[in-house]
Amino acid sequence: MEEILRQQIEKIVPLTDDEFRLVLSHFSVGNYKKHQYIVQQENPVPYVHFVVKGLLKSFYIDKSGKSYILQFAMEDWWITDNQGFYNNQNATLNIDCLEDAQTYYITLDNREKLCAELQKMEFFFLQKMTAGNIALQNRILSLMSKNSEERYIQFIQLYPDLIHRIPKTLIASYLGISRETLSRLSH
Amino acid sequence: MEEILRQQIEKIVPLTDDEFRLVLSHFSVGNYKKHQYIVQQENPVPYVHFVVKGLLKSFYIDKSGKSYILQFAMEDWWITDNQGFYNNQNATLNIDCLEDAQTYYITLDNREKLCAELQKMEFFFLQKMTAGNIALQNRILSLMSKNSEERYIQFIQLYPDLIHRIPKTLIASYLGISRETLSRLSH
DNA sequence: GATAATTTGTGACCTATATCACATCAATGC
DNA sequence: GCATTGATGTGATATAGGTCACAAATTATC
Repeated sequence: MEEILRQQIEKIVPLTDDEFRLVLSHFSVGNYKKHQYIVQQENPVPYVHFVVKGLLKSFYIDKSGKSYILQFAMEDWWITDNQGFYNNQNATLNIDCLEDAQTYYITLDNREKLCAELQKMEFFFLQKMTAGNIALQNRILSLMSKNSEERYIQFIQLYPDLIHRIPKTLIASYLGISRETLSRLSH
Repeated sequence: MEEILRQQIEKIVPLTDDEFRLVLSHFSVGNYKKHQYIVQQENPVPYVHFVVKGLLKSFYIDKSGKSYILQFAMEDWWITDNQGFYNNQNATLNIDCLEDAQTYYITLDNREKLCAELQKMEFFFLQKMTAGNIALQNRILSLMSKNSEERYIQFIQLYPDLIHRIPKTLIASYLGISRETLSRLSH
């Protein structure tokens, strides 16, 4: 399990065994059941999670009760409510498990300590955040410039693994279309 | 002019005069005319720009020729094509000036050198990137959960300064709606 | 200051997608 | 193994917003 985290980091910065032990010592391990919430709207957001097993989603619920999926996270992905976590605010998002899951999670304090002790980790987080930015910008352009079918096709190309693990209903919610419309596309 | 950059950085990390001189030595100054392109689709993206004067926009043009505005940038904002700049790829976006503009710009190499020489600048860039992520996620949720009118009202609240500097046509393009629809909302 | 270019408003019409309503089928929990 | 809950498909209908077309008003440019 640790290996997934190590490989994820080493894709960007090489680590000695000692360094990786140091990294690991700042994380904790969490086990969660399908349907379990790990972040809830209006509550604090103490951790970022690195998923080593399972599948989660983050989503926003508007006043009328409709929900919109911001992100899925499976093995080798990071997930949290950024706004809550980085600004020490209460969550505007929910995160729950679509499958039983295991994560390595870290507090903001520990992340800062880790970066202070091991400079290259700050570079790692910066690289990750940058890649995240690029992905989000592309998603915005996709929402603005593509129709439902094009967005669905793009989703399949980007995340072929997810298609078989996630009900269409949720994919629709991620793409910003109704489940009926997605159903009518599906062939 | 330098002061704008210094204040921008010092909102996040304090700097001595010497440190700021070091920072500044890694930037160059650019002056651009209204309508001038500083990044063009299919071309390299050598710089990130920090705007000290004027107003720019970044936008994507799809195959059918329609254009979609990803970002405006006025004084105290950063702008580039992230994908091109950070991955050393050719631009997928265009950036041009809506008004005569002046920027401090920096290459990726210089940014990395600067971070190596002055650790706290890496923290600064990480904070900026994080704030950017949060803003982008909110924009995605806004595109998915709000209708045209709600998005327009939100834009006015978020960027009251921009309303008077930017034609409605362009605001429509930023919001992902047609200029006619925005016109019909406007009162 | 005249000419050109851009921006804005508005009508008529069209279409992609949402919504509502059922029916079926699959999965999950006790 | 039965009962509940969730997933999917599909028809009928409604609607927000797009597109096209033109005119008026405003702003740039030489």
